[in-house]
Amino acid sequence: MNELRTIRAKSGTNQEGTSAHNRRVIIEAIRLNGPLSRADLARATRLTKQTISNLVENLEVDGLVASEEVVRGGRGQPSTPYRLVPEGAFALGVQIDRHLTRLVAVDLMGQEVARAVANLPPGGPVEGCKLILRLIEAMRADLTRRIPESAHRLAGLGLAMPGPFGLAPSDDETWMMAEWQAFPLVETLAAGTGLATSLQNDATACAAAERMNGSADGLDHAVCIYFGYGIGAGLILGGELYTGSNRNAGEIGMVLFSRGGTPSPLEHRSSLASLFQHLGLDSATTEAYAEVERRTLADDPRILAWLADAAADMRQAVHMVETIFDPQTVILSGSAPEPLAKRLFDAMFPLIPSNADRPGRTLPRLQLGMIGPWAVALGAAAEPIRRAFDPRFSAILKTAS
Amino acid sequence: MNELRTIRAKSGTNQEGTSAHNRRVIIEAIRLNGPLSRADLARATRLTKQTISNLVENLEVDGLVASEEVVRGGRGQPSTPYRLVPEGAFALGVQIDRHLTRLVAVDLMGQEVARAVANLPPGGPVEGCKLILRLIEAMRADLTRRIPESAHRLAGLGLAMPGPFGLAPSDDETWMMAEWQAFPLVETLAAGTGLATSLQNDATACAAAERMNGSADGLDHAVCIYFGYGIGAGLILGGELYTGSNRNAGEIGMVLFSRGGTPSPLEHRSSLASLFQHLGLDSATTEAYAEVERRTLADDPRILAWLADAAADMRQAVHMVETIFDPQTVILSGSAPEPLAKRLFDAMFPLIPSNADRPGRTLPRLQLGMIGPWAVALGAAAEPIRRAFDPRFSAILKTAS
DNA sequence: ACATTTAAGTCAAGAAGTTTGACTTAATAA
DNA sequence: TTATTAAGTCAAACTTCTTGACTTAAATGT
Repeated sequence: MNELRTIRAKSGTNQEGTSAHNRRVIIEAIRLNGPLSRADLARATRLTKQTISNLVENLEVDGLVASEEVVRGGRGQPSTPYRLVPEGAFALGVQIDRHLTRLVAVDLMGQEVARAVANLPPGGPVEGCKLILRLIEAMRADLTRRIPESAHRLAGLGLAMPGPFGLAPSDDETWMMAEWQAFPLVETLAAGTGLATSLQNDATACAAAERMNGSADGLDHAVCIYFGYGIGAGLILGGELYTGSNRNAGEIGMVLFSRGGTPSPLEHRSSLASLFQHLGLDSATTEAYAEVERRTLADDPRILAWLADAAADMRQAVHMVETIFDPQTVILSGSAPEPLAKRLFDAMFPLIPSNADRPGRTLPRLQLGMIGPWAVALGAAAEPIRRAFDPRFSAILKTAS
Repeated sequence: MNELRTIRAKSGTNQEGTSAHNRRVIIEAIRLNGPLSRADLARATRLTKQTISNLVENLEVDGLVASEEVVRGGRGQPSTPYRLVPEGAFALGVQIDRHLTRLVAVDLMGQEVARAVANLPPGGPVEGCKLILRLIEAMRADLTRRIPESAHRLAGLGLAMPGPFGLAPSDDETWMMAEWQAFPLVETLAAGTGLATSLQNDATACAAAERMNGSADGLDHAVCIYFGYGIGAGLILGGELYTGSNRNAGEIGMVLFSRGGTPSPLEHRSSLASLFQHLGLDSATTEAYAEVERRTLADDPRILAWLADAAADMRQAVHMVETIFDPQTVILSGSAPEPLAKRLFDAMFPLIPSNADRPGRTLPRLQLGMIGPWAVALGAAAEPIRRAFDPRFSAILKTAS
């Protein structure tokens, strides 16, 4: 049996995996419920008081949790709630868009602690990565100055850019990031920063942001429709972000829709790109964004006409993801100008009846999530935090030999 | 902190969870790779030889694995491969369809060891459950006679019936199982059999069958399109069956398609129901099924016409699930007559270009899976086996207090 | 006031399970 | 015949969770 055949198998686990899981469970419980006492944690996690005491002590030593004032009010010894320490961990997030890049740093709670934005230089990903590395260095230096311990507490670097990933070079002229797609982005930035680096598409990043701080906090099943230059869906399935076999899951922008005519991809019908085209604006300029915001607030009739069509397609998109994913809720988020997103959201009602119209549902079928230019970068930054601190199957398994 | 507020938290784990996971990992590794030696298992699972030895010994005592002849041929001491023992566990699966019910028993390897079929009596689920319980009793008695140890080795009972579940009573007259939907099926059959009982829709059951023995064996990301009286998708996402927040995920039959006309649900356009209607056959009779098979083999022009339209919609459905789920492969399976399914499959090529056309892919984009009337029942039976023996996140967590 | 009850949290020993390193066994290769 | 390689075992050590008794401290009831 010692031939070179590869054996497909999952990794086993041991006591360290047990402990790692239990630590993560405690952190998640406090994140979701607010400060909890050791007794609360023992009940909620089904672990013993003693185990919780040991783990909480470790977490406190590691600077991830801290005790609050004791709470009196019931019978018995008063309890000591523990809260998360925001400065317990930090992460960086980088959004790479067509013409610019945004960089944010967040803490363990997902709160933004620094931001930066810059235009991407000509010269493609080689020059772009140099710029991004310079921005990261500057931000790390600034953070170290303001929060010295942050230097040792960086959980990782999250990247987000438009998908889909890994396809053969396309002839679609709207696709302007082919160079970036072919570039070894993760490897370059991981090597340049020394940080654990991961890459997602912008819709997935948006879902990560909603899960950390937004409308999807604590939900196990949610679809986050990202409305930006393109359109996609970030998927929270079974409590975790789902990205498919090649990180291209949720690319609903490429689904063919055919409301009364020849089928065409959803994002040719309903996206900022489609609106720019409808208005004859040059999407290569950042002014187009501000122009759309102005005209929206001015009730430009051409925008209203586009809105009616786009809303019809979006209604169908919501119906589709509800039917296919059976989520607890659907969240509309994105990087569109906020007034436009709000009008689109309003114009989507009434929704098409679907399986989601069930007796006894508590969450709205569709809700508005994080909107605005920083949503993707914040989500990119949220991902390393969740990866490092959330209970996950893969966190239990043995990794190194 | 002792108020009655519910605290949301995942369960912690302990050494028993560790061991349970490692046992499952070993079983899955042998299932996927065939017989493996302890040394193979140690390398594949990253556990130590000693740990594997202990676990394998336990599994052998439990009658789940058995050693084979030693293998010579390389240097060093010859290895002793271990295989799964089919008689190590059994499970029952029940398909509840509109007019009849099918019951199968499978072993640890997913092989069928018994089957039964009966028409459902008038009187709705109350009478139907009585019949099903009688069938189950008879099959258990028969199994006990043939394989005495099976009585103590029943992992559970899997049920499958058409979805969607839990909706308000509908006015859709094609929907004939409203009574069954409203009935406490799982509770009744669990109480009547004393077995761990679970319920899925027929498409999910089909995916379970493909995963146990079919085209999806060992795949982490696959979509199984179930073509039967209705149409749905069974989802294998991240290595596990995904059923959504209310077991209604994958109901692609209810997605609105609008190829050149008013939008209508996919299953009104492409399903056995639509074919029966197209042919003017009474779907309430089991003869309709045989009639379709006959006419298909005779190249009935009305079937050929329907096939062309249905194939066009199915192409679009494949495009949709590829784009949304980014699976490794899509499997067409179902309970249609085999000649019809094969012709539909052939008529779906060429597929619509999609994100799945990536350089270097190894699996076909679309393949034919288990076809025929027993696919759903087999999948229903496969589920308790996987639930009891596959590595899963939830299997690690503490359950009882 | 004071005893009782209730609940939070700690202590120390024990139990469950994996790891370690040395050792044994048994085959092929030189 | 010897060296090498690899499978598998043994016993002790290690990590982590559990158990049950105990301590602490507050609210409640008489």
